[in-house]
Amino acid sequence: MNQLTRGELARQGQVHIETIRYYERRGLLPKPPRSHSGYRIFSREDVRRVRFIKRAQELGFSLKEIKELLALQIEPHTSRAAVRQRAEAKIADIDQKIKTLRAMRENLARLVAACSGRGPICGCPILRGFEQEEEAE
Amino acid sequence: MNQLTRGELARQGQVHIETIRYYERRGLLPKPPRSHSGYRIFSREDVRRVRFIKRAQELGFSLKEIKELLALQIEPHTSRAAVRQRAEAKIADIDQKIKTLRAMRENLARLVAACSGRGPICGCPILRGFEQEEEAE
DNA sequence: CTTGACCTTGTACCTGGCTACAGGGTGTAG
DNA sequence: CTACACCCTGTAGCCAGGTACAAGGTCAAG
Repeated sequence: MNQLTRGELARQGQVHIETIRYYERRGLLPKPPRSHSGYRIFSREDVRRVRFIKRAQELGFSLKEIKELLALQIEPHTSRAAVRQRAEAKIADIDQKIKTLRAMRENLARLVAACSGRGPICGCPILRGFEQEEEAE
Repeated sequence: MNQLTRGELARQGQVHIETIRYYERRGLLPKPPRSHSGYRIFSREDVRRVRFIKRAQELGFSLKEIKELLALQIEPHTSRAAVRQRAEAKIADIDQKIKTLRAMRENLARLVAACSGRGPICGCPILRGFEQEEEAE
């Protein structure tokens, strides 16, 4: 029961069945072992990978970047220092994304506050104070 | 000096000049006023918008979603309750993204820790413990 | 021993988000 | 008054990330 077909993997991973083949071609999923008749055989681990990919995409990572993220866990034969360095770089990327999302959230929260108040219809400054934190360390 | 041409807006917004026209077509930038000779006239506000769009994209929002985000600030003639409700929905989306990014960061941090230790080469479980928080409230 | 729902491969197509022309007008510097 | 760097419109092309066949093989249920 830890043996999944492509269709089952697609269902459990919540993606189109052809997407599985596409990810395999793109190197995001490892070439799976095959049954005697040539059917691909996937595992629960693959389900995890597919979900990871979808989630990472929703966060603005490209398939290329996601492949790099996944590679971090795959290659334990690489120098640990190298893996660590790349992981740290990804963490920095993520921190930046979180920071920007927080600023965005702040602005929306202000908007909500403005719309809850009484006064005249709100000026709704979503964009305001949202740009100087560009490359500002 | 608050009058920008398309080229200047593109430079200040850090996008390709044709992208400006594209955003206008897609309704992400309002139809700008024109000079006597037909040149588009933009403002600093437009620079803010362009940057907002780029940043939101990096965070995984589609142009369609970004248009909705921007619409929140544009239409103060809509019922405040309605605007507020949509803003709150967006905030929920953003919170979800932040949550997922944090989980991702956690896993990478664990990886870094593992790679810094001595022991045998790390098993590197980036994906582990990363799936049950799917729709789990 | 056939039907139906799966699987295989290869290849073509689609959508989103740009990006690049072609063919022409504008505007300021020398 | 001509260069040159900009602007205009329309339309075509490009890349990423899928999706959709067609033509055929597999397998469990009846």
